[in-house]
Amino acid sequence: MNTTDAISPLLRKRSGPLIADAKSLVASYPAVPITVDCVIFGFEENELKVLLIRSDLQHFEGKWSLLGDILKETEELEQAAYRILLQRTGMNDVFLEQVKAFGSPNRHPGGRVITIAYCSLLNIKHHELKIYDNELHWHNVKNLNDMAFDHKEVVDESYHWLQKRIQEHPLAFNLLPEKFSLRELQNLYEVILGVELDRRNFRKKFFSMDFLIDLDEYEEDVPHRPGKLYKFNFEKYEKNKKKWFAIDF
Amino acid sequence: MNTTDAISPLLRKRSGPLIADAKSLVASYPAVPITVDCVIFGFEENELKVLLIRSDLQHFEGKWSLLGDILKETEELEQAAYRILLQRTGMNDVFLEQVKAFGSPNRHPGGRVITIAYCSLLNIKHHELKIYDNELHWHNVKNLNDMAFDHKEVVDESYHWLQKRIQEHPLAFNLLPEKFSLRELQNLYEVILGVELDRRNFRKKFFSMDFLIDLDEYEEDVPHRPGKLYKFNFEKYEKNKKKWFAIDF
DNA sequence: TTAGGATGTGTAAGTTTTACACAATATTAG
DNA sequence: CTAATATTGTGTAAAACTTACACATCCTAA
Repeated sequence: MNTTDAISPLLRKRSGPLIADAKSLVASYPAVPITVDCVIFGFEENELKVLLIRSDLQHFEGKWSLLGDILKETEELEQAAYRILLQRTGMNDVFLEQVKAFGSPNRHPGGRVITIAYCSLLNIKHHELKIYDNELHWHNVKNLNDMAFDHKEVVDESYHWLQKRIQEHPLAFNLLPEKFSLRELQNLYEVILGVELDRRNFRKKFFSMDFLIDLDEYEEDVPHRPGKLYKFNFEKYEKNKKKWFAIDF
Repeated sequence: MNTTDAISPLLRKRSGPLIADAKSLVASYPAVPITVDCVIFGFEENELKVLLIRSDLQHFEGKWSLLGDILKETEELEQAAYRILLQRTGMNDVFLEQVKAFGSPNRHPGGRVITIAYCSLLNIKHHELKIYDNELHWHNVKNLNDMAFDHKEVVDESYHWLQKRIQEHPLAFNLLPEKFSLRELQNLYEVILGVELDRRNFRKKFFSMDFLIDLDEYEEDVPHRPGKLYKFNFEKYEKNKKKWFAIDF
């Protein structure tokens, strides 16, 4: 095979002089609609949930879909993700990170649309939904099936991303009230990682990391011996960030 | 703020009936040209390099840029990455993985272009470049500055991605000849991770992982005592993949 | 023959991880 | 008010892993 022959015409131009008119060049490129989808994981009553709406395409009638929208012309990708979340849910105090782009040519029934997935993790109780359009609701991650588009795949990859992420960054603290018990913290790791952890070892680990502030207060209204309450020491964490490259249960 | 008012017109449609004509919907979306850029890291003579070409835009005259091209209409993202690599370099036996999408509105001087970066790691000696258009060459990762577009940022993020990746997957074996010495393997980890490792501990670690096959052969033509040669046991690795979730030096 | 340079190897100390059980404290039901 | 139940809080020993470290071996080249 003569590989030189295969070079794209767009790139071939280089054999001539440099391209002066970048604008015309870009204008000549084929273009694809871009959406940004938000995969918002939430924790409530010991279950990991994800925020979904009902698809508005007849083609996917009745199926669930992620919160997404078209990227605006002059918008940063990340900015679009925050906008979408705000518009759909009313939330504005959530930290989003890019997971990856999904671009199979046939993932959208209306023609090619590439989507870029952003992910977050939050405490459902502390982030009240203010908008319920399109049946917006929290859906248990375990019971997902048959979503619209390739959204099942997007959720699965995001979940996997999250599991790794939570072992390197104290994302989990976003999920808890400011004051929390160690049991709550442990539940959270168990649910997200899908494993059971030893209580004593879990405590040992977190105390040794030294990011918990003992509040000398106790849970109330629990039907058993109340646990001690702690809060997360964000300042200390920021200073010692480097060490956090592995939680490893 | 009345957040309901802020919902995008495209999404508002849902308050009516389901959308039957997905094609018209997608056709009505604004679209953005998409490129795929390949960040190909190569290892040679104890240095980590990255494959670059000279930018063909006057706007970036003289600056280096990644190997990229426009995404074709019906092409998978990943497929585009493989195509670009083949067309630019003649290589076809390289494993590529997506790093992330870069989409700042002004990253391209000709208008908005979103790029999706794919990354790989290979052995320069074993992947001869067959095409040298646009001054294609291997560039030391340490001496990068002032690249075209946001390609410096793309390379930096890809490098960071690679450093994490190599600790979880035996990517590094792609960089070595089929038969390699432990010194070669160690150099490679040292260069990519940017640290010095203890020879005895390094050996212990790799032997304990049990993915090296002792070939009972020795290096030749080295100006010192020759080291033993090994090869990587890919089958065994595939079977025990799960355990590989941390190399951790 | 020797000097130089890189390979190959073991062990002890320190650290981290794992497994495991019982007393203390609150609530609830009787 | 007592007993039953549920959950918190705590320590230790064994095992696994990580780290630091030095010397004899083997080959080349002078």
